[in-house]
Amino acid sequence: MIQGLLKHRMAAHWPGVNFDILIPDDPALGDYSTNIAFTLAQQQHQSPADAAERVIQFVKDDAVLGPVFEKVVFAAPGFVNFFLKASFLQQHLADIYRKRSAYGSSPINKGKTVMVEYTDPNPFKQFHIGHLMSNAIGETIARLYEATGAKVIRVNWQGDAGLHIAMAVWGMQKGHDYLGPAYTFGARAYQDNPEAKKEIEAINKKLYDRSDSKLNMLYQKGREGSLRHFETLYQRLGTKFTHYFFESEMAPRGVEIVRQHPDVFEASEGATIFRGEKYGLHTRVFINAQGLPTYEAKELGLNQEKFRLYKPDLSLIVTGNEITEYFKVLLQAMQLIMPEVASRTRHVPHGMLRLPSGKMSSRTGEVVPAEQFIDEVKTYVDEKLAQREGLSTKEREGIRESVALAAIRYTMLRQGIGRDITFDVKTAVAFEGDSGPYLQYTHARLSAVLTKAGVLARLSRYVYRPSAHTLNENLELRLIKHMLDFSSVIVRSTQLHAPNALASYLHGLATLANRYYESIHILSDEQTARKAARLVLVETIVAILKRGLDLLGIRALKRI
RNA sequence: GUCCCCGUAGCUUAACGGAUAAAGUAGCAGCCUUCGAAGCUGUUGAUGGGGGUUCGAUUCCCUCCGGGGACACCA
Repeated sequence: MIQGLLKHRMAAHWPGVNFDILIPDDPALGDYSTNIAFTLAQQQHQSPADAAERVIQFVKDDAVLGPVFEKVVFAAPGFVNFFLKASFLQQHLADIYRKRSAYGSSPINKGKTVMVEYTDPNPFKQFHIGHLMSNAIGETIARLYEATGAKVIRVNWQGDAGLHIAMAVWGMQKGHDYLGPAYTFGARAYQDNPEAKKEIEAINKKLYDRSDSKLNMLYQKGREGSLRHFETLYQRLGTKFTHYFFESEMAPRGVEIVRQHPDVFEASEGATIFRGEKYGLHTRVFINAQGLPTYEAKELGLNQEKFRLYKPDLSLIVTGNEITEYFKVLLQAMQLIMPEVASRTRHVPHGMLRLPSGKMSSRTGEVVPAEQFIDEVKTYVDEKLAQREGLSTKEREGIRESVALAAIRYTMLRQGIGRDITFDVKTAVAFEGDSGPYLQYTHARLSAVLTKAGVLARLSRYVYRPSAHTLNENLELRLIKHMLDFSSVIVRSTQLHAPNALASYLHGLATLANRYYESIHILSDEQTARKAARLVLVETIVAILKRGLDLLGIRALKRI
């Protein structure tokens, strides 16, 4: 919040100058810091120290910024460091406390409609841990946009048409179950058995023009069953989609778009293709030699339809990064056909969830189904919780799912989304340190103080007077300062599509809070005013932890 | 072969071009008669190699080495 204010006031005073407001790693260097003097020095041909002096003067004289800082100092080789006044922090706690349930919200995306496409499992195929990853990342990005004021449309795009479906239906004909096994069986046969390959291609054609009622029935059964199954998972994961798009519905539209643009596409070996080489990319087939649309063509239809229905200002597509190159080609083609759509569409690739045994692939059948995975983690959680004293069997039952999901989600969100995660079930889902359960634990531990404080906790908001309270210990001020930065972290996480920035912030808050918790004893304090002020502080921390966890899709528990 | 992404403590990861490269974990040494020890304190330990741009490079450029991905009718 102060960060934004500094940036704003200084940018207004030095228009066009490029600079940043940083938060030094070492708190001894200040609460905030700026590098603007380096740039000013270069432009004005003076020393950084002299430029810094001008910056210091400006901030000190500024009616808004001046009173906020205890000191503003030059630091070699050219930084200007800002130290907040303790009294400012103390007074600000009251403000944070008042807004605590919505604290951190920022209006930067107010009035905008943002569409987020994520999860995207395919009917007839396994919902595996890769989809879990897409779901965790997409859901958090959606929530971040909501926290910054946008109206968010959650979208799920599902492949209920195409060759993979034909493979699955062929597998169903051979007696295999539609929730995965039929597809795996069909896919293997397609590769190994030329006879089967022909049959599957024939089925693909028939399904496309819906000419065979027996096949249609099999298809219908598998499709409905798959979708029902996915819905139970979304419920478990806490995702509610606004709109479901299906390939089967977008196929005709896609074909039409391709046919309408002979200037963009060309015929080659019986297929209709896009020559990506002209743009430093590669060629992709949009309509195959059988006249059927590929994924590429369907996606043209999809993106057009997205904008026709919802007119988003920004349309995000969250998928695994193995299709990054594919997306460049698609976006290039879109740029030529529907530039207004293409310019507002962005691909947000995430890394793969890797297992020690190698890449997960739904083609080789080496998938780890999401449910099996969650349940496995849950078993591990159970063992941990059983060692915990004072937690009844019933309480344990109630939270194991939340703890398991917290562990999984946090593991996926705590690092940069573009990078692969090597997932070892034993070690990746940690319960100590930088983990989801650690944050849940901190939340519960602090909540317990409030519960034990009883009436006083509820009354503390009335007792609390910022001008009179006695919060001045170093950790207390650092905690308030940390909370002050919450909204800028949310803004940064949103703009960079970096949930890990938020995760790391929350871990920092929890660490400070735990350190604080261990350094003083709140409830036994005989100075009522100080005790009340500390309870306000704790209640504020709890609220922000809860809010941050909610953005990450993690349940804040009172007992764990 | 061409294009894209990635190489940071033993391991898993941070760092909008900024200061002494930050955490977790593992290791070592400590802290429970007080609000929840899944915690806290201390400690050992790192930018793949070589050039360049810059006041300043983990970050940008070139090159080499190593890993992953994509590259015509799958998604």
